[in-house]
Amino acid sequence: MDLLIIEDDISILRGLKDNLTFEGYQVQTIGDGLEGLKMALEHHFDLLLLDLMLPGMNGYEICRRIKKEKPGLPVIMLTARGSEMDKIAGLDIGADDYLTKPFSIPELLARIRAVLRRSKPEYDHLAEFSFANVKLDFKKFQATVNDTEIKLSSKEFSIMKYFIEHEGEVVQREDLLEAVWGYDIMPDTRTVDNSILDLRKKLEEIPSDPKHIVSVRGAGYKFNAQAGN
Amino acid sequence: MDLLIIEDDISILRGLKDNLTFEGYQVQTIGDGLEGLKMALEHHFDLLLLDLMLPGMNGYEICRRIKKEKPGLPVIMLTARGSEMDKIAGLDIGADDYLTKPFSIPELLARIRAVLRRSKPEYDHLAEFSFANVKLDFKKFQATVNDTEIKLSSKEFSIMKYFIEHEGEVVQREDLLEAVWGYDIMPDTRTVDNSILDLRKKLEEIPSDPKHIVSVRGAGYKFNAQAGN
DNA sequence: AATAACCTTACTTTTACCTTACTTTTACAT
DNA sequence: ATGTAAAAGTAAGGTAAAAGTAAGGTTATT
Repeated sequence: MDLLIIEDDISILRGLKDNLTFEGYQVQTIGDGLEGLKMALEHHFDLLLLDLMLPGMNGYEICRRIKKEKPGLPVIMLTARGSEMDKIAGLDIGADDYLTKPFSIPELLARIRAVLRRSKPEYDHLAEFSFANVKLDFKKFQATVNDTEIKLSSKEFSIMKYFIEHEGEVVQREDLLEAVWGYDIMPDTRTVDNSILDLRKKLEEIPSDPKHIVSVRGAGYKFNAQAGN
Repeated sequence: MDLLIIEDDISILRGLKDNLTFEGYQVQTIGDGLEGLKMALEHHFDLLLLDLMLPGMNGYEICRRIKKEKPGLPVIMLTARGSEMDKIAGLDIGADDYLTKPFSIPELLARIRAVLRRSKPEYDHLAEFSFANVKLDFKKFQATVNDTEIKLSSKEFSIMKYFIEHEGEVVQREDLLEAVWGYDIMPDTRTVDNSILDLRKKLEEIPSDPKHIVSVRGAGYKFNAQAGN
């Protein structure tokens, strides 16, 4: 997840960047409003943390412009208590959330997670997926094979989600480890293989001769919604 | 639409009532804070207009109590400029919107419409909900199991409301924290689990083998109106 | 003062899943 | 072809993480 922070107060900036980096976010920072706007528009970010009082261009104007050019980019405003708040509350500047200084890091993190969670309609595309006699519902965490319910663990759902997002492509074990397990690299164990084994047992007609979750020797695995290839 | 105005300044009150009545709202008014609170709690209203400075009990306290007992009732605060504003903005009193005096009637009307629009859907849909032998009345904050009244706390109602709005879907602990507790994040305690425990004790036939409020390991909880799935 | 609501802490139970170890298959070099 | 090394398949047991649960403490409410 790539975050951009536009904030001119060095000490706040430092604290924010350290904490967010520690949480695993990729963080870019910039102190000037106009340059910040440019950067936000020209590069990809998943979230923007935006101070209201800035040199160059104020946060209010930046937010307005962002929402006009890149409505999909979520923005969290950082404001001082009191009168600044009014503007934000009173005027419809389109920010997704805001925090009043001083704020606690846990609260900031919670709001970031919440905003990111909300701004994910891709999740909805994937709410349901079917192949062969298998039906997967990622919202309900429900799976059926031939209309009979099958229990999949949340990790197994997670793997299937990744497969579906990369349907037809070869995905390396390492990709799966990163996407499903996080970066906690487990060197060279059969963890992934075992999960695949379980999935095949549950979803394939003949687990030992899989038609959809096939392995590509020397490379990884490949998911095909249609049997064949 | 029934509105309640709690405001002690007679001239303001008169103006408000006339204008709102003219717009087609049913308007009740009351000048004392404590009595206003009582009235708001004991009768049905769709919206509360609440002055901050009041005899009997100040608006801040009233709002807090309302939001605790009747979280679904929208509140618009009326405040004087300046320092009063800070309190509202700074403290999390849970008001849905606020206006600073003097305000224009068109603005007031716009904000009333906006607040009603926002708060309408769930409030009405969810007036009542039944599943198994459980009946929940979110307007009266009443719950019965096998037609026997059961006491649910407002937090518990709030959780059930969220569950019902997301029936069948897996909701993460964090979703619940955000929706029910707000962002006063409690890092990683068993608060949510304990609330679930309490709910199951009250609503499930066999609390240790829940049929409706089920947990999804590694993901969160899921509410099913029908047992099974 | 008593009651209730609620959060935390700490302990117990459950189970998903990770590791280990062994077997089978495949690619390819001889 | 055929041997062999690497890759993938597979089973099973131990374990740590997640959920269940109870009890105590704090604060608000009567």
